[in-house]
Amino acid sequence: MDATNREIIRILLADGRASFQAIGRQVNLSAPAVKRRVDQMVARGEIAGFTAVIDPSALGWNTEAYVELYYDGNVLKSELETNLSTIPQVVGVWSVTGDADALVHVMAGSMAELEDVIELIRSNAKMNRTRSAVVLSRLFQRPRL
Amino acid sequence: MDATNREIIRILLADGRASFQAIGRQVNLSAPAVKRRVDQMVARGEIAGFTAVIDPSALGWNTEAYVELYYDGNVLKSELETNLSTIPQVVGVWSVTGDADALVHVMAGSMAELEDVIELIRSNAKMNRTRSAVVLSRLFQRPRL
DNA sequence: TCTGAAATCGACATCTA
DNA sequence: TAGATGTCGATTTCAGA
Repeated sequence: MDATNREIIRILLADGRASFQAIGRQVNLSAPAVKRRVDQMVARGEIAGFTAVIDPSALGWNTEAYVELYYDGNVLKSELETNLSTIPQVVGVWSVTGDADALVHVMAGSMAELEDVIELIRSNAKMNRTRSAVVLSRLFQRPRL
Repeated sequence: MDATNREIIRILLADGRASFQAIGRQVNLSAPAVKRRVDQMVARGEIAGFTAVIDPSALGWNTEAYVELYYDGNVLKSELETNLSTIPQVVGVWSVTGDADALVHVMAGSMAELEDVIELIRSNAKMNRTRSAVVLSRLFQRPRL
């Protein structure tokens, strides 16, 4: 991971569809050389992929919340993942330090739908309680790493 | 926002560098027709842009935390944004319902750096307290919306 | 549909450990 | 001298009008 690769990543974060030629102009390389570096970074997993950044409200996802999960006793990470990944509205799950066992990011179309999702999450037998923070507004977000 | 546009978005979420021609094959449109639709969605802000998905550890960002902020009295959203956007390790800020006033996503290179960032966030005069959840592991995450 | 531009791939040159 | 990395030219594919 040298300085040139970091610069290529910086450019691709800002514009994921930048042409290899255009990137090459900025880092003083030919298009094939840029492509080779990008292919390597993808193969090594440093670049996980490319994606569009969508305005959630354009898809009708108007309600967003972060939910802390508190379990009774220990819960396996694999168990968490298995249970939660089946819920489409769950867009991210992290295990964390502190009081809570896990943090879940939920996107829903309405408050009612959010309520249903939280109820579904709570239905796990080992669940002790949940603690939700509904997003009022996204103040800012940098390009995802 | 018809079904075809949703399908185009679905494809672009999975592969942000998919060619218009390849997309067209999947949605039964010509490449120019797809481009016209994508351009429109970008112009309307439904597609905010395109980006690479980077493995944070490849850039040395090994430590990640979500921090709840509790203020004394009211704090303007603009004030929050002004203060926090100057800290590079702060990658996202949301104002939320519940006990906390705001939720901050922090990415740092080490626990020591994370500590420094939290101390910096705490230095605001109106800050009452913070509550941090350090990410132990990312169990899964869907393509960002 | 058409034209110019870009991506892609192979072959070869260069630098370095 | 082997491995990594670069350029160049030919061909295919794509973007944009």
